[in-house]
Amino acid sequence: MSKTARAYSRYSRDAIELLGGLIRAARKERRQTAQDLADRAGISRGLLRRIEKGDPKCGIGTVFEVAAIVGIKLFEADEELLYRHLSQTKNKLALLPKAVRKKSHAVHDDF
Amino acid sequence: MSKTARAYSRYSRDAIELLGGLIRAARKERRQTAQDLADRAGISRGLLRRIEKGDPKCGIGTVFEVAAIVGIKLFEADEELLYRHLSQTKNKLALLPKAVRKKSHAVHDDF
DNA sequence: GTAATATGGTCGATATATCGATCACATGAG
DNA sequence: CTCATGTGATCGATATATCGACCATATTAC
Repeated sequence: MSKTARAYSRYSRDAIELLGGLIRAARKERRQTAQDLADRAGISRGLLRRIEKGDPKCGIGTVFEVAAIVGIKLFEADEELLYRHLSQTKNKLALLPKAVRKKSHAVHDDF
Repeated sequence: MSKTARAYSRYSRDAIELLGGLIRAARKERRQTAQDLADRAGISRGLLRRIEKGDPKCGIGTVFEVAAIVGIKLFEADEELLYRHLSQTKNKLALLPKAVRKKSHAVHDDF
């Protein structure tokens, strides 16, 4: 009985499940065996199974890695775009305040 | 001495780092404190820091959850699209072979 | 059909992620 | 300037993810 089994929003759960499903579909289209893909990713078959099933407790690094191996790009189809976006984000962060101070009350959520 | 520190491709590392940066930027734009966001996500401030930094060893569930909280949608801007995509993927999986076998002869992969 | 093998699942052992407390420092509000 | 506070960082304790071996079943090639 741990305190709380962590709760995830429906959106997160579905997004992860979708990603897992895409991976599985991509793997099968490539006629690749679970063991083979797991080996390439440097993980166990059991872990790959959890990833394809959409288990939220898998490391994001392994999930992204497996996705990349079967050709699923999360952000951009084109790597150059990703890199550009990455540096843009870094620039943006440089401009934003380094520390955020409390407003008197709750955050005004959004537009 | 563990065997191998797991290796990640450049693409995966950058994609994760980008996601972390986006989260951090979004949080600051909302003028939200790290502690506050961590509380909302039900995680520690330390873990949030790792997420924003792009540490590949964070649970994909927590990362997606935090992203969702600050308004970053991974797949679709619209949730309905996500759900549709999800069921499409499930259908597709139903059609694909349930087990993948190796061909005995050389594969013509290609064209 | 039969034989080969891919998959789904479980279980202990072990590695590792996560927490909570704590500190020093930077930063922004007044 | 001054002071409250947000941030970066470390550390030991604990929870948990991951592995590897194994079994039963399903599925495909022949």
